Amino acid sequence: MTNKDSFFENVYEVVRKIPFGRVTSYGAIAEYLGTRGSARMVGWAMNASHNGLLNVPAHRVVNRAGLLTGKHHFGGPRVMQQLLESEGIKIKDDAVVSFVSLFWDPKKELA
DNA sequence: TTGCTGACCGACG
DNA sequence: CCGTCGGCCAGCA
Repeated sequence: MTNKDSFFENVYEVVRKIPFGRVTSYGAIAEYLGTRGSARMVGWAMNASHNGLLNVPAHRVVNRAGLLTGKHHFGGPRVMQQLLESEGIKIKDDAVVSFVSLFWDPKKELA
């Protein structure tokens, strides 16, 4: 909020606020930002988060179906799953188990 | 500058 | 059930 009000910074900010052991979806973040249609940009922002200096737990962000769609972008298809499992989140068939229960809605929790 | 692409989502046929 | 299309924004050739 101080600097760089770019879309990316906005996304990072929300993603960083995701509690431990929780997950959210691209669409939810986009919707929270007021750009429901730009869910793609959320994923794109995650791609930029690869810069290395950002504390963005992108592994907590999955698609609407709870599928680990971006697992390949973590440097390996297993990294994302392992990270989630290390937080107590169970993964089955590349999907988050009890996704609905673990789902963290920014526009609901942050509102 | 134009145009394509991208870790999505929802709607339509 | 499955394929296709539109929409949104930003980065890159």
